[in-house]
Amino acid sequence: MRLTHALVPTLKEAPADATSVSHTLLLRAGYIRRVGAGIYSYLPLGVRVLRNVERIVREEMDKAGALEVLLPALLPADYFRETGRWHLFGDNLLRLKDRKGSDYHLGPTHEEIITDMARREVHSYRDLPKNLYQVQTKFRDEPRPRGGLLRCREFTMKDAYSFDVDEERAKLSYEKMRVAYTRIFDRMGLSYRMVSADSGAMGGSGSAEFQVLVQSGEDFIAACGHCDYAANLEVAVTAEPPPAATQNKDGAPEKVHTPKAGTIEKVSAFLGASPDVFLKSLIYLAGEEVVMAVVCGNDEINEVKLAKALGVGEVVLASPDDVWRATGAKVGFAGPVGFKGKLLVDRAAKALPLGISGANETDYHFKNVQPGRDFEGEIVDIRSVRAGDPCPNCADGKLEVYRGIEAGHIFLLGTHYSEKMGATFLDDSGETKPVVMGCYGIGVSRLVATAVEQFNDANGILWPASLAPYQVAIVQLGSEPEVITAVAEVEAALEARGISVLVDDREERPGVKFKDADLVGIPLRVTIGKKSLERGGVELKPRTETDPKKAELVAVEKAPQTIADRVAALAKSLEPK
RNA sequence: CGGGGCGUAGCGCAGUUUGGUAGCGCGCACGGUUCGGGUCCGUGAGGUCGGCAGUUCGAAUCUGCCCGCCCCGACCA
Repeated sequence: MRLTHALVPTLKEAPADATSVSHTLLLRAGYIRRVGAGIYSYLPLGVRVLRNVERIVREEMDKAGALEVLLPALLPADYFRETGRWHLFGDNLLRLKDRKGSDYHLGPTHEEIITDMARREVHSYRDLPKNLYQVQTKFRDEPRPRGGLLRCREFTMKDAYSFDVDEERAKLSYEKMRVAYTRIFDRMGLSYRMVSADSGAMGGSGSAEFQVLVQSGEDFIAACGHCDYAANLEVAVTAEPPPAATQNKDGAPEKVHTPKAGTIEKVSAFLGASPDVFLKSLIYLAGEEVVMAVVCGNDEINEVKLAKALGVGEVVLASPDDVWRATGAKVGFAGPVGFKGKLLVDRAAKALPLGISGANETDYHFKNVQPGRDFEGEIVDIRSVRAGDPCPNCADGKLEVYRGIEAGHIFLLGTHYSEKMGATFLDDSGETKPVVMGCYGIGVSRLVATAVEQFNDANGILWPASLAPYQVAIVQLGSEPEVITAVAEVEAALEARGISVLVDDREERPGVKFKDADLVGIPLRVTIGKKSLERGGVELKPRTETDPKKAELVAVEKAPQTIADRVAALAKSLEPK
């Protein structure tokens, strides 16, 4: 492809609304353009990268025995009504009405529709197992789209659904997908971890996220540096803390006046005490019930864990009014001593010998508060793990905390959908049973942005070879006949070998061409100009090499083979183990 | 949905406080110049100042309503 015939509108300046690296670079390098909030068009380069992601995903899904289908994006409301998700999804569902006033929506995910396919077409254990997948545009009315392609309202997703005769076989299907997913992420060269995650409202028996490790990620994950333990911070746990060092049987809490000191920071400064001896006490609403959750002053309450400990779907931090009603004090002076409602105490806070807490009286705190002596509560794990915490899985490991972007998620669903929708089969003894399901998602368009988040430098994108829109970029410098001839020769020879080439044949100054080549990020750059030819050929430089002097000089006649070898080597480096 | 900010040429911005009929840089077109890391000079095209209504002799500027976008938070099978 010649740049003079292509559409690669690069920008010197980033549009003001771009914040994330991938958003900025994909806009500047001419891959995408914004159409609305969370809605993007793909320019020719963007489509080529998207197709590369799709190709890798399809190849690995096919290899794993999954069958590609295509379900509609426009859906009648009936299916989601069957499972209750017409209401559960709330405002995230993009709803519409047809001319007759019937309810429709655009599909945010397709468990119902695929389960409908299963109940129509699968009747016998002989039809199982099956794994059906699709690559399709999904729609979610995100309350806050952000980060360009990272969180969109319209996006491309690969979703797969497995159907098995029982839990045990379903786990085999799940395991196959796990392997396929590792191959997919390996082939894109991404650094990622598979982490255990909150299965949320899906109610499944297991789930794992594939988190790409980048500093700009929205998610936090904790991973052991010693073993393979890794979990989303929402569910990450640490080893049991040692029991309390001293048990001071005597003494009693001592009330101290702490005027206007409603934060741990202020009280600790006021009393000259370290925050880690504080009993941080927060009031939550779990449905109708008011509860107090107590953790160490340095710890953060993990609301997912708290909700689980309480057996509710979610907890909400109480309003100042609720806090006043529950404790009789302003926010900042709540404490477990004398609290009459339900009390949950983190096991690390329980281990504190003597702590400082609010006195449930505005402007007062208690010193010398001892868990177990001065208050009783349910002992639970409700704190978020921190970097340096001991690994729950191995003796020597310490947990590190990373940021990640969720690029894939696999679930064991069980019979949640099949039972609600009557997707059953007859087993080998003639008994009717619900099919056991799993579902497996990959954010295809999100991966385009995620790859840029991981592979970029100050000058632009550095695509992994498997995703690059073209395999080779030829920068033509000057328009002397011998230059034009050499460019055409190399271009034709590479294309004859099946290598995709983008030739910058514009009448631009060299600096402009080099800048754009770096921005666009094609992994191999071939520079051909009068000077290179005088020196004996063409210059070959990987995008990862930032020093132009380190380019390799190759004779024109040898260039196609040498370049083809380099392309092959780059591809090989991304082969999964 | 709560809090904050923004909307002026394709992009980045100034002008709004104090009302007088719109400007800069990049990009684009043309001419010249330059030519291995975003040359330099000149000429030119390009704007319903987000929309509607109002105040006024006169509105990008003041008032009201609406729309859109971004950020923080809540939310995110």
